[in-house]
Amino acid sequence: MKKIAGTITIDHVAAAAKVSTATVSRALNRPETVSAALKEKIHGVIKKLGYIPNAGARSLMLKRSGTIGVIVPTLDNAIFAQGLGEFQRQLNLSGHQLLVASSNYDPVIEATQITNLLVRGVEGIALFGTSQQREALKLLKTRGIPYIHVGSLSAPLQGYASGFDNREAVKLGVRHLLDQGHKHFGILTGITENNDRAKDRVNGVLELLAEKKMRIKPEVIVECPYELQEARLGLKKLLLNNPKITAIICGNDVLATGALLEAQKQGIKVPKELSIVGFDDLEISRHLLPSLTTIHIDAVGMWAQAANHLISQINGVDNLPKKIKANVNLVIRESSGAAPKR
Amino acid sequence: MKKIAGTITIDHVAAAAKVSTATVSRALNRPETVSAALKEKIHGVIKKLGYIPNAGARSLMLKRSGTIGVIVPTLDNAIFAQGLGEFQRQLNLSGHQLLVASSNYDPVIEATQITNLLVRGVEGIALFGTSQQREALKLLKTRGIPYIHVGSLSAPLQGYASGFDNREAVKLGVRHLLDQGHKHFGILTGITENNDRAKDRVNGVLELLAEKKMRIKPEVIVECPYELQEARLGLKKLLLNNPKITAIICGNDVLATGALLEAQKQGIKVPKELSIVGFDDLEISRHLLPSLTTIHIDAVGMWAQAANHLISQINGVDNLPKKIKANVNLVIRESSGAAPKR
DNA sequence: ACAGAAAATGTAAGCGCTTTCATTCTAACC
DNA sequence: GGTTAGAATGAAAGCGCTTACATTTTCTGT
Repeated sequence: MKKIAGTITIDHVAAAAKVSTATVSRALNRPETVSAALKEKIHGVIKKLGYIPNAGARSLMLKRSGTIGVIVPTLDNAIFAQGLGEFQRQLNLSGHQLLVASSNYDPVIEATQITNLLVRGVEGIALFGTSQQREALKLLKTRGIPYIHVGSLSAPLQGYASGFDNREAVKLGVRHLLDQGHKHFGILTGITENNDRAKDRVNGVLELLAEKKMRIKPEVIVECPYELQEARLGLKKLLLNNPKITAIICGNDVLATGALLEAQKQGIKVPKELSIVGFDDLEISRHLLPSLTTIHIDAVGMWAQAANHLISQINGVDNLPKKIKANVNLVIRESSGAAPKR
Repeated sequence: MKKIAGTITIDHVAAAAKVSTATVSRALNRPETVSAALKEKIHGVIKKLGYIPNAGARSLMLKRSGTIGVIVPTLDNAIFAQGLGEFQRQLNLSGHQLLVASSNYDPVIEATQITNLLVRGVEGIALFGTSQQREALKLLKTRGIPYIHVGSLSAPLQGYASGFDNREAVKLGVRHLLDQGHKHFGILTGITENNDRAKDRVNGVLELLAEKKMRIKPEVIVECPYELQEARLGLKKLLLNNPKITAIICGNDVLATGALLEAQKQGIKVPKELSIVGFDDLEISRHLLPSLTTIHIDAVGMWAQAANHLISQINGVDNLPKKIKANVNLVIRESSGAAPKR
């Protein structure tokens, strides 16, 4: 019974209220089983002593930590920040706390982060995309830790997913461009290595164009990090090597914004001379001048669904859907138009 | 509820390796005290069994959880997302995990989030700004939980702070505008309630203008949430009621971007007819056309310092500085220029 | 008023881990 | 060979909490 000065435990509360620790615990967790008088007294003492329970000890008994982990590639992209905000909101609603980790698009880091989260006793994990190491996913499977892929639909190992088909989604934009008579395309994509979403989007474009019997030269595909500066460089490179391009399909709105700004800087008229379509529909996209034609993703809904699915998994709900499709639709704005006549 | 049969504890490892739990624990935490042969054996078993230690139980003994909490107003602003990324990176370097909570600019929510974090056993907390309830801060003080204010310098209760003087910082922009001959100013600010940074920035502007004997009518100050759409509305309102305004000082770059875009939409030439200065220097600011004149904040450095200070506090380092000043400087770009001749 | 049921409370056994202290083993010295 | 310091290992006591089970108190109905 040695006590460190300062840390107030349930024992102190029990002593001060002249009851057993069991009663204090019950007053806190199952109030209906404790008499009103005692409850009041105990809460009084708790308040007076400033008692704060120790979640670690609690979860040791309960075998539930009340925390859920998420691993995103980076926080530095509005689309993740926005999604995470919603994810957290949903989690808080059910009394869970969020542990955030980021992988910087590196599956190795992601694997160690998964372990970190497990050490911390998370009850479930949301993973972005599907580019995780199989090993790491199997670890989760083996231990029976609920998890869900977000942002993609093709979950490996028969896992759950809340997202959409990136390959099909991007075709919405391409089709639109095709309809406008464009024949020469450029693709500005994010780094595709370890990024299934980026890969799928590029493949979607290629697939549809192949279907239309249009050839795409490899030099018309430029990869760059999701940064405005890089996107501008990317566009420059694209246009320099392929002057005939009249339409650019971008891997996301960050890239599209960069491309748009660079085009304007160079005095290229958008959409008169060059059409640009993005992906994600960030808040800024509708406000740019010209506003950005893009694929709108219901990111908020997608993350909300992911949160709820994860909570259901944790609660042992049966027959959960394997795939939850998020809404995706083309938003035609001002950055795309008819292909210029030559 | 549902019990996972296969929770592998240190006991299982000990049994499988035919050693005591004490030895397993030592092999993990103080490897130099265990013979090479046993160490190897133990690690083999750990790997084979897929043992993952339970941080909750561990921190119960150690009285250290290895987690640090942070409460930001929202994740939905690039300036926080970027800062948090850096904060997390620093924390990971010292083996800490980050618990993220957000307050939505509400001190009441923030107070409950502080309690949440405490329950979770965080060893330290980073708080954004200084608008917390005194009660909540006192709670931290009383319990001896290290914490630090980020983004402001005037920490209450003699707390620590990593940030800068918002009041002075904004004057950099105002002075620049004054130098350019502007006489009629508009202020587009974020919601100032419960936001000391926003308040300080407005007050900074007013202070400097008062010094220069310039009067500011209240209707020339418009408050709006940090969103592009709102900023556009705000600018509209500002200009409609005060047609003489030639320069707009914005509470941050989101607002400034919105203002810029709205001005352009309305055919107002920036900076020819209207100068705009922002605050924060987001990535996009330098890329906009015209690029944004703004106050650059070293957000990365600020958060890195906050992380290290917090870790030092936790480690009981003495004589820590009360205030860590982050670098702040005016970046003159294209959105500001000479006041139009009338 | 009294047995018996129901409600309220207490007792004590761990949850998985670290660490003190005691014990055993190893190696070094005379 | 016999000590003995020093290193390696084990036994066991909790850390703060919840809960099954035991015990006490209160409430029923007759």
